Amino acid sequence: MQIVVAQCAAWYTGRLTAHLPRATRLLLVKADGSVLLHSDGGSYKPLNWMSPPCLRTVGEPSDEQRAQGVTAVWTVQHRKSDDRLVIEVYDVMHSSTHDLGQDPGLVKDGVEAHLQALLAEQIDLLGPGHTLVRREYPTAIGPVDLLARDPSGGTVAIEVKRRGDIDGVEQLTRYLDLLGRDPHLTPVRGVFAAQEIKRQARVLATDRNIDCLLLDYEAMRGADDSSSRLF
Amino acid sequence: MQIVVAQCAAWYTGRLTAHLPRATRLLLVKADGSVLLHSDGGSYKPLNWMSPPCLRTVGEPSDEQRAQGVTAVWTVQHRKSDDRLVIEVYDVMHSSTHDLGQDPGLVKDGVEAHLQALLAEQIDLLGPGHTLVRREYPTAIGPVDLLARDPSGGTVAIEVKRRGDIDGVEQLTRYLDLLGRDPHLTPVRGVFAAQEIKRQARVLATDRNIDCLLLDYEAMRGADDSSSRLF
DNA sequence: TGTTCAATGTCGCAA
DNA sequence: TTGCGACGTTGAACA
Repeated sequence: MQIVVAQCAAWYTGRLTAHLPRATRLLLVKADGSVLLHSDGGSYKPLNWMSPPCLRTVGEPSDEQRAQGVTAVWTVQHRKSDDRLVIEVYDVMHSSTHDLGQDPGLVKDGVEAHLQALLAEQIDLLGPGHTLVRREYPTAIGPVDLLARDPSGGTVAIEVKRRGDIDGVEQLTRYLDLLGRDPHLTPVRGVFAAQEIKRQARVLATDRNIDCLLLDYEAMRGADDSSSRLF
Repeated sequence: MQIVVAQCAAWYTGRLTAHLPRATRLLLVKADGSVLLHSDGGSYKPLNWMSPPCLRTVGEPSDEQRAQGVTAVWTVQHRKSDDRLVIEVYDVMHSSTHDLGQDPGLVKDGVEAHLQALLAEQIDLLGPGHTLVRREYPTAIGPVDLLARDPSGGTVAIEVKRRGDIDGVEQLTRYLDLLGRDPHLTPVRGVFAAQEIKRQARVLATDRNIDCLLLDYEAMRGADDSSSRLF
């Protein structure tokens, strides 16, 4: 990895056209040739970048560029598209190269799949007497997250999200339309289950007679004895 | 901006729980206190990070940590949530600090707003005899991108997307339901316009009698004489 | 390899 | 501040 701190200006052309005026920034060149331009603020997203696979070539400035103070011109060309990033490098305040080696990568815990698994195990959170039919119940337009039966023998289709948004309600509505036509399943009821449900999603769900179920991840995880610490 | 290359291990708790095993990485501390952990590959997304506003405190390792080779422990705590990133720093290969100053920021060109503006100017792409009523036509559930009249006096509601997905069709459907109730506008027809339309979106649109219009951005831009180069 | 869907998404705009 | 949609989204799972 090459680390450079320098004044620079950049031009990107590809999905869009964008320009970065001259300023002091951090330029990173990773081992795979990808390049990131970072400012001293903002979030983790660079001001500009080129994703791998790509090739960086370092060229000499033109006479005009040299007169402006440009010391090098980097051209970073994507290998599979015509995306291109051109960087004019001016005064270099720092430059160093380091061998970082392979990274073991991130270990995650606590995503939507886990919520779905926990609710499948604790299906009575829907109310006493519910039983699980199956997870990922297949339909023509995609799998329903959870399918259950309520105590009266009716079917319950459950959409599980970490954050319940209006899109999720639309999705569940399409499933309900479809499942409601199957005489083996009717009557079919919908439950929209999420750690957090947006106001508009709740309004839309209520309007469509879909129940909302707020999931407490920590509590569900605590109730689940098989869910021991991963690290 | 502080630039550190060092062996490190990290733990994140917040929306999820994640761990990064010991390895050599680039650690960036920006002026606002935010921290990025980058490996020597992948895309622009760091392996782990903390977004501003946050506070980084540098602490001494415990005896046990010191025995393992830890030279410092960084705790990065978000100011508004309980998101926290803890980093054990081992051998430091490089460390330097630089003042980058304020960044003038990115200048963009070519996004959805531009597509919408171009189609507004070239509304006869819908067919001869169409006239624009207005852009961002307001309704109770949000603004319709473009509203036009066709030669027979009927209304056309147009949803403009860069990439036409099923969500956009759902959105347009909601607008059409609403607009269709206004006697001043009926009959109302829908047009789904995008640079690229996904197969499923096209199927859904056709099923709902919504026309699809594929937009050629370069051609539209070429036809527009006011659209000179910005830089 | 291509498609679909979630994301510690992030970012920008408008109400 | 919050809501909402786009993004050069990125990333992972699955067909």
